[in-house]
Amino acid sequence: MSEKILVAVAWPYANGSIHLGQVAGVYLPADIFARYHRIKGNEVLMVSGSDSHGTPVTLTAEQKGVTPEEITKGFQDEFLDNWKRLGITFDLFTSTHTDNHFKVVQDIFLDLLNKGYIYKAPMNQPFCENENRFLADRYVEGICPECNSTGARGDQCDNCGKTLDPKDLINMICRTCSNEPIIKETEHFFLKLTYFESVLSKWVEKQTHWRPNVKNFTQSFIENGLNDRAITRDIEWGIPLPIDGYPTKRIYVWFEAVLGYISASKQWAKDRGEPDSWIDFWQDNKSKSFYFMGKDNIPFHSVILPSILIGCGKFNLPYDIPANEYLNLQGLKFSTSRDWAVWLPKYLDKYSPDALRYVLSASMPETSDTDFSWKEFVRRNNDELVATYGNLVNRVLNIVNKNFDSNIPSPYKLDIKSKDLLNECNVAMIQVSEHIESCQFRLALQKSFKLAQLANKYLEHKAPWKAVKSNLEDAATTIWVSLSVINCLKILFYPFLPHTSTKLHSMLGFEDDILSLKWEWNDSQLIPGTKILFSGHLFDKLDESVIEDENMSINK
RNA sequence: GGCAACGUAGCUCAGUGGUUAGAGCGGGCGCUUCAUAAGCGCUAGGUCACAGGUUCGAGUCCUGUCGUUGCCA
Repeated sequence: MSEKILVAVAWPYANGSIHLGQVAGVYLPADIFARYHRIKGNEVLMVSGSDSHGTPVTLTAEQKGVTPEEITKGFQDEFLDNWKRLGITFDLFTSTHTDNHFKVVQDIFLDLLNKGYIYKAPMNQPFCENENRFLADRYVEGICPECNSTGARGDQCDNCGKTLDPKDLINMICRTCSNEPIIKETEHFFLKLTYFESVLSKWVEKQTHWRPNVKNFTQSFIENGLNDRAITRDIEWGIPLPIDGYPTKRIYVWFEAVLGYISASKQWAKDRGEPDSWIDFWQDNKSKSFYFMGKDNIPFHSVILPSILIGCGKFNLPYDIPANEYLNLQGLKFSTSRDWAVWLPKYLDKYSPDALRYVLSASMPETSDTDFSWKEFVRRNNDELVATYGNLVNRVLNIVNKNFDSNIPSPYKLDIKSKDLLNECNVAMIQVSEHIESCQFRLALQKSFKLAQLANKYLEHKAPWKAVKSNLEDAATTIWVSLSVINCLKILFYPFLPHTSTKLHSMLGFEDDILSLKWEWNDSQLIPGTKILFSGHLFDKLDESVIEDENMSINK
């Protein structure tokens, strides 16, 4: 029976390129999950988009002397191009700067305001009298009260890493005009998180299928006490309030960005000409939603978004929040500001998408931080992907070409080893399926890989390259079994290596779309006599010089 | 300073109180040569950071110490 699966993916800030840490922790696991459910025949809606608002975007725009629109448009185009090349298959990747999103957010704001879950209260903020505006945390700087270094921002000191409150900065100045701001009272709207505390707590308690890190983090976050949080700011870039009298205020990003999942779902439904079809994914209690993100985003999805959804009263709460830990780069955390990163567009210009998908899947930070290094990348590509899987396909297809006139041979009597191996395919289909459904992607990949190793062992034992000279029927059987296993590997690896599996699908003589196979395998899918279209290696081996070259470029 | 997480083979990482702690890669020895010098077998390599404690039994639970990292003040 077909299920409805919402795959909600964290929204990247539209002020910089995507790096490999984000791919490994967010976009790749989401895509593997979505592809698996699609090929299984479930109805999937996978949405995300650029987070267009927020101070990082306005700051970048001001530094470059362009408008926020120009910045976000440029990165939106780059993201879309990157998803296409890496094979990240969003049903819709939109942005938060659309009329549709504005309306969805404003409607929800009004709904919560009318119900009393949003209220108005005064608060103190830095204000620049010279520019006549309130200053966001990142717009002020001064001397850090902790380490006395200059240039500390209102939210954080880059030198000692401490998070700060703007009012504690010594000799605070406005970053754009260098005047000394005053602290001035202003009115803001607050989300009444305190109201949701007990209902959230009970809900989280019941989520036994959540990852321990996500559940523990959320529980201690709630136990430490929730505070009502201001959801408006005195800024120009962002979504205006849907009520009269506050023309200079905007809805703050952390309130509106998480609602992008709803607005994107509505937009997707509208675009396909069935404007109500999004409701199935949000209000039908048989549908399930999965939210993919890095660990820094957990409270926004396990506390704040659920509070808003409960307040609205009609939406499904997240079913699972498979947040990942971090992928580090050669021992150190990825850092955009220090340019310690491997950027996705640069990667895609030089190397293959499936090589990256394999390496990052194999070292996905599911349970703890993991490490990416170019040495490890080349090693996994050459010693695992090429040597075990690529070479298996290559050696079998070579034998078919040379000895069977490029046709799939007919099997004769299956011996016990052959039957065992074919049975392992069935086992793998079930195991990999279970692991992906429970978001254990690394384990799923390992199980698939194990089958490729078993196939290599089988070939070694059967030695069809000898049998073709002495016992052609046995050689034909061995090759037919091997091709059947490769046909199984094609399906198992599809969520992880879609480009490769698609290529392999046509190499094995299929003319239909690989998705039409469903997540089903049996040994009668290959028809003896079908022409094999051997079109070269599945994967390219990388030269060791890649390691040094790439290390030079990140250490520059 | 407070809180939390982590510390397992040369490397990257699994490990649910229960045989003799595992995998992949790398190392050593051998076999094979259809294949992208790929494949297969065998093998070496661990005081599970350290010290206590609970338990019939601890890599796993508790306390402390050291180290690494993150979050918060």
